[in-house]
Amino acid sequence: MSETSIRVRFAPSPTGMFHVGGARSALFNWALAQQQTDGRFVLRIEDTDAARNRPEWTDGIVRALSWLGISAEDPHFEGPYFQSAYAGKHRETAEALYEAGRAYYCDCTRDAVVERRGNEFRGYDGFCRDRGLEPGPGRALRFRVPEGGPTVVDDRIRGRVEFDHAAIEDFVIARGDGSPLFVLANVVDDVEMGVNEVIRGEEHLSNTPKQQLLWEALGHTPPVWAHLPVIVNEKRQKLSKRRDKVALESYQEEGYLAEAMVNYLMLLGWAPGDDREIMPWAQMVPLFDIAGVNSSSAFFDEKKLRAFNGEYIRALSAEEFAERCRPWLEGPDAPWAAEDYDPEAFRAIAPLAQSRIAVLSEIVPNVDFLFLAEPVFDEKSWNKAMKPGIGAEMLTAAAERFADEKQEWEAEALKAALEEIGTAQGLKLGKAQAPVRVAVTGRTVGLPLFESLELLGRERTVRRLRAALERLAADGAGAPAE
RNA sequence: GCCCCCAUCGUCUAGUGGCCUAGGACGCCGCCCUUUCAAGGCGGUAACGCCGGUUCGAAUCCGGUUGGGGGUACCA
Repeated sequence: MSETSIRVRFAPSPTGMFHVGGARSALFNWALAQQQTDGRFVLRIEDTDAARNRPEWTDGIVRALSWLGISAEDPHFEGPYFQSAYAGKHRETAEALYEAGRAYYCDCTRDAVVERRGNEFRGYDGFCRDRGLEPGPGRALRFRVPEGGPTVVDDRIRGRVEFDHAAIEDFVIARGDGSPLFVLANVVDDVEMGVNEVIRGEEHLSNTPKQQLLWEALGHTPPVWAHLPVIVNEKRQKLSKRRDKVALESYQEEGYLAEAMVNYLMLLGWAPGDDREIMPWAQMVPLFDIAGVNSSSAFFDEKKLRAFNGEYIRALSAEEFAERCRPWLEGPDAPWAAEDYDPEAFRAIAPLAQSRIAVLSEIVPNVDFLFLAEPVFDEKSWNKAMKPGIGAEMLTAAAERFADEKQEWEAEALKAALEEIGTAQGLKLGKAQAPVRVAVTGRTVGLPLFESLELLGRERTVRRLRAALERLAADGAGAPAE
């Protein structure tokens, strides 16, 4: 058996988005290439449209793949190649097909075809098949689909798929201006690059017989095909850039780890066989089997992705976790001033946050109270915690106790102190800590309180307790007592 | 309309004629742990679309049906 030479193609896009479906295709291809010592993963940028030819768009593709672990650092990676560089070969091939009688020129407009066919468009009618038109401006080149028999596509995921030639119109392979179409350029490039395996989305299944016909007309053996089921949204429709969150970059920005994304994507349509799901890439590669991929469409379930991401985050070492959080803490989007950020304090509190966040960006609301001059008050939290008879009483007692230099400033001691204050008010610790938590961090939920206070320090803690008390007094002045 | 694909818990899947009283994971619910929230532990909820065959036996094979989806460009 020959070595796998698979090709992955991406069209550059002005939005710069890299679709998660494309990511999954790339990953499946990558796994297959890595399975074999000389397996090639050929990246081709399909930029035939002059309008699509912008280097920065290509960078986005390369960067996205690289994030997933697919890059030239690995010897299986080849490219990127640019389709536009092969335009000459495409035209040559188109002409050769015409010379050989496998294609003919056609000057029909779509309207003319529709008119001939009575009402609506149902494919080209073969009007120019035998008119013997010479090449000329405005004349498209159509492939002459053989009359008899079906073309059988042997798909590694779906098995035999038959397409009757009667149902395949004589498709255009070069435009009136001579420029080649995707269907032709693709085949020519694949022949040129020695591609013998093509794994792509199901949306390409219907033009596969056309491409296979082209391969044969060119005197080559078609590659082995595999058409992946589409990835769908909750409404079971193909993920669309307009409606759905499909950009790999947006997941990256939210703080999904590449490892988790890769793991999740690999499991969309495929399973290792045992009951394991969380599995590093290196272990998946030898197990991956394209024939074992499910043929039905798969829903992209962000909830499950989140769960995977949480697992991966928790598996990180403390140092690694802190390191991975840096972009959200030290980047331009951090809500505090750079000089107020204290990496030392973050390192101390990070382990407490690690099991509490599922995506990295969530680190910010968990630790912002440490770096902001004032906590960000969540109104609901405030109203819930500052109930009459609890709020002011707890805050007053805590402020007084904490301000006392005799109060040891250490988590355990602070806990004991607050517990004592709570008991005096007839409150369990769970209730007693709430007003303090909200006064200091702004929210009812968050990191363990006493460690947080220890890190915040006596001065800032007491100041916040008093500030909350003042606000309470101001709010309560006009409010009816219950 | 025409061509093609698909069909197991809400979701991702295991399952390739008996091991299935259908397994795992996410989600959801409950309990435990607990300073809030997580994490963790324990338990629970929930599926073979339908109708016919084939067979001693069908989630697994065949036909039909219904329902989804993809494609139908001088786009890629």
